[in-house]
Amino acid sequence: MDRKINTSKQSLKAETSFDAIRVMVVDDDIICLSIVAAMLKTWKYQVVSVKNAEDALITLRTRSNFFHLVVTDVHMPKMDGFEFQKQVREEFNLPVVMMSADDKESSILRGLGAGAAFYIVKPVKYDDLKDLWQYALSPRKGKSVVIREIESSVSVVHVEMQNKKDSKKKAGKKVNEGNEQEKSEAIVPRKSKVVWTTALHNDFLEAIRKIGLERAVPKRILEHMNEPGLTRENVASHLQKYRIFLKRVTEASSSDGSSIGKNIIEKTLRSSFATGHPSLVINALQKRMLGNLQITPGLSATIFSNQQASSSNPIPELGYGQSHSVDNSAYFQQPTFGNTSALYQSNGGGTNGTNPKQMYRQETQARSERAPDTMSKNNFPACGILGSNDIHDIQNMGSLNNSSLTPNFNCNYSVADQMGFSGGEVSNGFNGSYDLIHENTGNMNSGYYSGGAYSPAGFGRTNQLSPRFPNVNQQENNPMLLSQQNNLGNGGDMSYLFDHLTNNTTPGENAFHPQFAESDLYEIFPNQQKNLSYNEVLKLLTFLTGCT
DNA sequence: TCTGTAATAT
DNA sequence: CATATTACAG
Repeated sequence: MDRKINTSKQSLKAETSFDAIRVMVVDDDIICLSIVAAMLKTWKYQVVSVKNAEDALITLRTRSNFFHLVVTDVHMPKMDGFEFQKQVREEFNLPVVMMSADDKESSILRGLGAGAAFYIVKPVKYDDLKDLWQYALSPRKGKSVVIREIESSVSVVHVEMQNKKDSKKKAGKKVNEGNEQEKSEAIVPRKSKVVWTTALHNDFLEAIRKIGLERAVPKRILEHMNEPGLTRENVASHLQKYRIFLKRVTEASSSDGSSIGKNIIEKTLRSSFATGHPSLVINALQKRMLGNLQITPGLSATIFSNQQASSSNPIPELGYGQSHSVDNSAYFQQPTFGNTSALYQSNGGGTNGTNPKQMYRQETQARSERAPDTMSKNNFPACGILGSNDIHDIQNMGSLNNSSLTPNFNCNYSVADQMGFSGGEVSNGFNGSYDLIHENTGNMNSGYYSGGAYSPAGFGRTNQLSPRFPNVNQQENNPMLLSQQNNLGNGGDMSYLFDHLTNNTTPGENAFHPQFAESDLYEIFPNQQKNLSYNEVLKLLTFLTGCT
């Protein structure tokens, strides 16, 4: 189907070793996992095997820019391939190849329709994997892929947009663009679209936190973000969006409990800024329950604390998901790996680049090499660990009301929260042991991670995260996540919470309880006896969305 | 030159 | 349609 043989590609590939292509294989069936991994290895891919989707996500978060492609089984116990694929796409924008014994056309179409780059019917045949690199690298339709090596065997993929869309109806203005484009087919830039992945957005927020919201202007944010290839315009755009988001939340908060308010909240929650990050909700709830939140009833106060970046410095945060409809791999772009970068304005910021976040571009621009500066950043850029007392400061969002708005709520959050980074208690679903089959040896390597310490085979140990809510529980046995308990299907955690909220038409007292069972709360907050009232939840959501 | 905002484009 | 890019005024 999708495998049009492109000879030029083939030859290119032949010259290019796959060892630069890092593939994650996910399958609950160890046998299958081993086999596929072995096959891939034979094809010279770099392979990391993971036994289940949950651990796979953990690993991806740990090494967000490490993998080029994910290959996953469809039928898996907890999180199936579809859900996993969706998550991977939204969070990492990585192409996902699905494998399944299910050869029904409907299933295949579902997989591809859901955004899978390719669908392999099991049993996986050796040759099936040979050309996997194409999916790893190419955003398929209408684009050509050029692989070029760069020092240190890191291959960089250059994706050139060849699709000259025939006509733009009303576009009229720019005449000379076409010329430019044709002229400089090789390297030169076309405007590419930055995809604000979770990771990138986290950096954005982290930058704002460091700078302080009032001072957070595009240029400064950009400098702090230290992202190769990112332009001030990109940041400005994102900032604009972010402010609008905050504004919405403010509005929502002012219409406390009314149906209108709920609508706004709904909209806000569904915006990409608040999409799909489980622990986000949980954490907020935790905070709330722990009494950390100080939300004034009228929501007239607050903002971020702009304190030192102590380990517990909170930051406003939001779950940030992708959006955009996706037609399979067409949507996936090659991340800028390693020390590549494409930076127009290299002026202000120092170089960086060892660890580009997941920033994808629709098309690649010229990429120059960049001196990797010390591994100043790791993969958990914004992991301010929240203690239980981080929420305090109230300050004005000066720059925010530059126009009209004066958001006011407590914003305290760690970016990491939403990522499930927070370690044990929050990322419960991810906690546990994992097994990796290291591709080189074929051996199983087992490990254990908890509380954020995680050292997958094949990588060095990654960051250590201290527990976020020390007083909640540090035990090994973490409480079940609400989301788990309730088997949130495709709706996602946000929708879960949201549904509970919106289904509740009685703003009064404890109307919220029925939807939000006490037992649930106890699970999350073993030490809490309190329940959330509807209004509290509203405020919480306000906080949540505003800060997260 | 930069920022914030609105208009466009995808 | 949501979001990214571009244009533009201050």
